[in-house]
Amino acid sequence: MTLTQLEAFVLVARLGSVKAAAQALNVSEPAVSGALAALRQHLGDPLISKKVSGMTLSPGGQRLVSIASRMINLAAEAEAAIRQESGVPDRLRVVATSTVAEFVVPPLLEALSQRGGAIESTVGVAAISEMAALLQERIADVAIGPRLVGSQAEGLISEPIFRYRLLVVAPPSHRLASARNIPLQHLVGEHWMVDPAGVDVSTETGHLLASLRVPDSYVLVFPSEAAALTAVAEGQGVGLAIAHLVQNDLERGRLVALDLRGTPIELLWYSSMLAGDRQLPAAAALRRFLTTGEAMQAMHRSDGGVPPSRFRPPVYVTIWN
Amino acid sequence: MTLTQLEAFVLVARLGSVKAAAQALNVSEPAVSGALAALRQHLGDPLISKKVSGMTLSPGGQRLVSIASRMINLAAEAEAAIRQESGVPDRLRVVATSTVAEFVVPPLLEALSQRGGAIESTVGVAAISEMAALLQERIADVAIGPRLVGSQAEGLISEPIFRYRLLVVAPPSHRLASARNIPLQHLVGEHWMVDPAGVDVSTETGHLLASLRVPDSYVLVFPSEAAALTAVAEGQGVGLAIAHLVQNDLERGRLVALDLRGTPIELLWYSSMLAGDRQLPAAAALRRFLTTGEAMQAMHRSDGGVPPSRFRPPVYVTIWN
DNA sequence: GTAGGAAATAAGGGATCGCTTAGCCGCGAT
DNA sequence: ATCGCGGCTAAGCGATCCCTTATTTCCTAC
Repeated sequence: MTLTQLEAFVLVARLGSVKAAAQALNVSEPAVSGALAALRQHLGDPLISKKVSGMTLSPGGQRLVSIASRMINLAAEAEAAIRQESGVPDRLRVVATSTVAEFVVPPLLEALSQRGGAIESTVGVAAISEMAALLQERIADVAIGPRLVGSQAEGLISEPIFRYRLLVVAPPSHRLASARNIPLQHLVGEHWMVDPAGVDVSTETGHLLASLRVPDSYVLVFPSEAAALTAVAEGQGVGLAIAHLVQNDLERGRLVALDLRGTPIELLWYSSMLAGDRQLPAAAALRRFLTTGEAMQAMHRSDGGVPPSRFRPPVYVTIWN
Repeated sequence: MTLTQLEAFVLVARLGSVKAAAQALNVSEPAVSGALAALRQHLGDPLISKKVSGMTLSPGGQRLVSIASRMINLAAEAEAAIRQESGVPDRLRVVATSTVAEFVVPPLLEALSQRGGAIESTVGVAAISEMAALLQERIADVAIGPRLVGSQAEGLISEPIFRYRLLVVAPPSHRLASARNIPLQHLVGEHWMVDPAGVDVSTETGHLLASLRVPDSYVLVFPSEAAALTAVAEGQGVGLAIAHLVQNDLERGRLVALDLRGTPIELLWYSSMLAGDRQLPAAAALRRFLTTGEAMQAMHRSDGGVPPSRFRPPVYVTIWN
């Protein structure tokens, strides 16, 4: 019985699938499956089994989830305690959906670390459905995304940090470029250029695509939002963008915003983290920082992103153990 | 950072020495030393360092002890929970000093298991100074020995279970065999046949030997009390014995009890275990059983021991992970 | 029936664990 | 000074961990 195995088990139980847990841990699916098998054999209990709708825990599995979760939390707490005691800078692990992780979080964290108070921070990409579990198991310290609610979010606090507007953008040559008050239906048949967050139905992008019933073959997923927008500018289709991040492109005429009915969509991002005494010092520091104008400014900087043409490999692989 | 490493660390911290921890875990001393080194390196903190008087914890080590201890406890709890949930008989791990483990505990546990209520129990030998830590870290479930008190015994309950008398025995040919009211000093120069508990100064045997200032070269340690008494019967020296266990030998004239001043020594054994909700179901069952006359009878059975001439290898090695 | 997706299994490889015995080091006691 | 004791290091070895890719199994949906 190792901590790795317990962590795999807890994430499977929390996320309801082996695949999702593997993704959250940034390992292959057989790695998680294998850890689970080892734990099953060691304890002589099925623990969790696949059912038509999600997975169901055995009685023993049910008992184990809470115990194992506490163990993992204690392990993280131990490392944090030692780190703090020996004066090493706190390490803050932030997760967000791909767009946010690409453009908003890096300048924010840079501003935070330049502000002093030795904090070393990293960014990771996660699906919204994973965020609560990642925080609960202390795989991440802060999540930036929609408000987290429900039983999954027990013991978490979500606070609004950033208001933003979502636009539908197209190349200047687009047939609807100068149309006014376009009904949604007029976009049926369009090709959509999205970043990985676009396939997460719980993001606004994903939600919009789902409500338009865009078939999968009409959705092109790019490794980054910057790449997707480049494709839009090249005329390959339309895309969704955060208003202040494309302001530059709009002014230069590289892209146009379609005057779609119901847009711009006004939205709100939240920061979520563990509540109370389970909170990491560095997380608390970020939370305080987020209330300042400095943080607001950092998040609005549109130059935070990578140059559209030669974007770096996405942050995907930088998830930590 | 593995659970094994954490357990080694906690035991070193609790027992104050690498050697003692190794003994408690029934592994070689470098095994513990290595685990400690690995943990130190992983966390980048000295954790614990040797000082002239025992060992002192670093600030980080201090934090870690309590966290690691909770983790180990949770691990044990997890295994117990699963075991219970899947209907496997509870496993009760009892430790005692060698004499008790040899003669008293086996018939007791046999009586308990025959009484029904699927409990599978094992016996281990431990020094009295280790008992509190073994219980705290859930390496053992019940300890039979003297009353455990002090800060080490926080969260433990000790209850008297058995009154017994300690005799000094000698071969019938002994020069003092028929003497009356012998002063202790008359035994100076005797050779003493003892079992491993005799070298534990916190046992009565060890205490008596220490107060007599018997030099080490005059103490012969046998792997079991039975072997020691056989040596006494053969005339190699004198020994200490629990009254009711040698009654048979006394009646048959194989041994005599010396009428030493201050003997028989009246003593009391306690059972110790975790208190409250940390208590294992099986431990609670044993606790209830110990209040019954049946248990009393079992502990008084003098035929519980192995035949003196061909005793089994001692229980020493049966300590569990 | 067949296609597709999720999980499990297989096979393999590199790293670590966890244990051993043997030997070295520092230090207090004889 | 040397011995003894406790702790650490060295070296080695087998088991396990933990990850990978490839394949198989199983179930659902079309």
